[in-house]
Amino acid sequence: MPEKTVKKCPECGATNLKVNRDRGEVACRECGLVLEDTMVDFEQEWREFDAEAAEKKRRTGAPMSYTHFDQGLGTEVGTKADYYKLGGGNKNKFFRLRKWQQRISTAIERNLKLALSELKRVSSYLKLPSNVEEEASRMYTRAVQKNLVRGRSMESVVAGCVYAACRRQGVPRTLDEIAEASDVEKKEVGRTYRFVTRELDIKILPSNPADYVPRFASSLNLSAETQTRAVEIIEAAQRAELTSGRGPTGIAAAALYVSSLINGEKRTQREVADVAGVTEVTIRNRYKELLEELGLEDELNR
DNA sequence: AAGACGAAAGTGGTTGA
DNA sequence: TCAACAACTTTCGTCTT
Repeated sequence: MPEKTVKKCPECGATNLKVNRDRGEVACRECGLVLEDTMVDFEQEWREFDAEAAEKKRRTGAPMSYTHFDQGLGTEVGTKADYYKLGGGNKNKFFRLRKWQQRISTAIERNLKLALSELKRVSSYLKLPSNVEEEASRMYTRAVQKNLVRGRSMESVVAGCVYAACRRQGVPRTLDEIAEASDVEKKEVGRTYRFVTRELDIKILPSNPADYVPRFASSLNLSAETQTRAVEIIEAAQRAELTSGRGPTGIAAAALYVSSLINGEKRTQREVADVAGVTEVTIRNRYKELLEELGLEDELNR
């Protein structure tokens, strides 16, 4: 096993890292960021001489995943068969443990089961990549463990987790889209999103307008060149400090609008506004700033 | 007639006393 | 807890193509 050199989480600075050999990952215990997921151990560090040893040492099974309520690793306190192996004194203990197990199951796990299927529904509706779904599931699991769902609807917490996971994975969806997919009010999604990220101490970088470009562009049937141009415009705008404090969707929309004009694939302000979920007015304001500050007028008059 | 433009008032959320 | 505030929206009248 090669020594790992990573000692600190680049995301939150925590040194509290967890090596998970079964999944080949090094993950941060604080924020769940996976630092290293290509760690592969080709060696077999044990040998099996007989069936019993093999049983103990083999560690393969169904893949572990946070999208299952128990991470795919079910554990049950045994049933009748085990019961007969126990001596008298242990019988009470046995029942006590079973009872506990059932209580825990009914409370946390049932909630998780339900919530994670809701989460699956939402993320497939939004066609989210699996890494986002994974991360959202992980967040939700932590939220349940910290009792954050109490007093909030399960759906809204799921929605908040999905939104946060999207942001963290650089595939942002707008609050509107999440709200529509999860049937939770936009306001509520935003509120639980802020609550959950604060309570779980999850750091979210301000979303980059450029992350929205590919999706908006494809909704508008814009060419790859126009897309690239839009991203360049956004980068220039960021250098000119035109982006801070502004809604990222508005910036992305305006950049796309300008680049569609430059590349002769004109879309109306209304069309762009609709897919970006902003108004024409916002596009106009951003658009005006872009032209003034970046000197793009020359390119338009050609 | 449709699209672009801009002024003005309204909305929801953040911030700082 | 409240008021000030910035960003964004809604609405609407006017100009341009």
